[in-house]
Amino acid sequence: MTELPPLREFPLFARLEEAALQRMTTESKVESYHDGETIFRQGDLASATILVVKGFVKLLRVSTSGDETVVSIKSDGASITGAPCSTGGVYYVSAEAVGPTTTLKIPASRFLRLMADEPTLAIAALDEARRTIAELVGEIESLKSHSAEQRLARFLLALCPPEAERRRFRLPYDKRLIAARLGVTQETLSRAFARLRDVGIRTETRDVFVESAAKLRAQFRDVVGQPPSQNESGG
Amino acid sequence: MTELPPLREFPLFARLEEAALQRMTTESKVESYHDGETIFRQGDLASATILVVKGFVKLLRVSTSGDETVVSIKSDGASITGAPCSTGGVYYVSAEAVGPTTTLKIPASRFLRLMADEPTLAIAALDEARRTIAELVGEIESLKSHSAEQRLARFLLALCPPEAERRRFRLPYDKRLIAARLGVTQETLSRAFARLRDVGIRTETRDVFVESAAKLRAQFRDVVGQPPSQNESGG
DNA sequence: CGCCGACTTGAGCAATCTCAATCATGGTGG
DNA sequence: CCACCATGATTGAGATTGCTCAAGTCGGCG
Repeated sequence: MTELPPLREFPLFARLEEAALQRMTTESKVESYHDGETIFRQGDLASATILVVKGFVKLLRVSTSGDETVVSIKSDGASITGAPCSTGGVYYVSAEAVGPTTTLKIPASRFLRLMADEPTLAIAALDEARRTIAELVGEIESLKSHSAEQRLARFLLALCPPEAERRRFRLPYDKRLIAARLGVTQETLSRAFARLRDVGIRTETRDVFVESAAKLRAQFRDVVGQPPSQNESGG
Repeated sequence: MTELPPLREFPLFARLEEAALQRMTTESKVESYHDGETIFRQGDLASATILVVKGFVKLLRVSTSGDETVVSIKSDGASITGAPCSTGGVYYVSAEAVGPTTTLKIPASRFLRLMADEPTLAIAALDEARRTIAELVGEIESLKSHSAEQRLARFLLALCPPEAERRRFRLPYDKRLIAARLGVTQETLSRAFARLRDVGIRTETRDVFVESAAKLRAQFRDVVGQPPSQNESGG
């Protein structure tokens, strides 16, 4: 168990009053996981709200026949469980650490009590849910109407700061996981990377070099949604 | 403008106190749309929370090049916008009536005020968001790992009450829309229906006859999630 | 130095899409 | 009452995309 990180840095708590923040701190605890470790399983009693402090958490659905589908990957500051709506619920996905990861765990009962006292917290939780929904909707749009190459371009552009032009960076996780995230096989991902060489994308194993983000964006303008504003709502 | 429907019948308001329900009633109004009519557009100011009273509402994303992707279809009792988290947000999908449809429209500002006063409402909104997320997650799982035929089977089984064995019913909307919902073309849907004849599914235009729901369920057991319980949470 | 895991590449195959033709069906106007 | 049309649905043929299986490469690490 490590020291608590500054709660203010979580979007979920950014606007919460100091007193409420203090109440949140009590009973919350930081936990560490190493690569591949399970944080919770689909079907487990949803006894806590869990946030990513540092690292990546992969959310997946497991079918009765045992195969796993990556549904989302959460990173620093995001909630992986969402806020609790009642005690007695269960998680409907499994969560697994990708690389060394630390999380913040808040008992569901306490979170619920705090929301009852502090509508601000409930509304912040609602806002977090809204962001999750927007992300999932984008994912569905992408799966339904974009090719593997288009989805990869979208993924890479999301890693390029909007102003940056040339850009070199390291992929956040390995290509196997990126493939699962995009809903294609490793081989298809590799070929998609190869085809993107024509638009100025080079890769060296895990490092990516984008020759011109603007060019990439232009090439795939139909694919890149409006940069998700902080104020989107509804849906 | 029609008379207000009983608000209690919306999951969102089921557990709300009578007084709060009264406050909700003021300023809310029922609106009617005919087939194909637009309810709001992606990018519009999210000035209201809108629920489906009766009918179907198709939610879609429109790309810069103009093509539309169906993201979800909402029916009786569901919220199509989600609860507001702030004034000034915008809708990130468009909404369009499928067949004659009536909606309930509640100004965002009023809804926000009510949530601030009534944490119960905020938590109910959170629960609604959680259901939406669960639905979208199921959709993503389906798109990523099931074939067109499997997705269709899943769709049909969702229309069969769990106890029913033989079952005859009318599709909720036309096959073009079902195809869009499942993320395939009309032609692929038609062929998927044809292949399901082997497992005892007949169709006559818009009527479906399921010879044995149990058999269908058995055949596609990997595809049919646990019947979504009222208590699921997290993710 | 050689193994191992991650990645890449190739070849053939399966699923789905596109384009096009055909077919039913319900409504309309003569 | 019937011919005609518009719409939705089905079916076929060929092109494409992505998958599977298999082999080969590359880089790091014991």
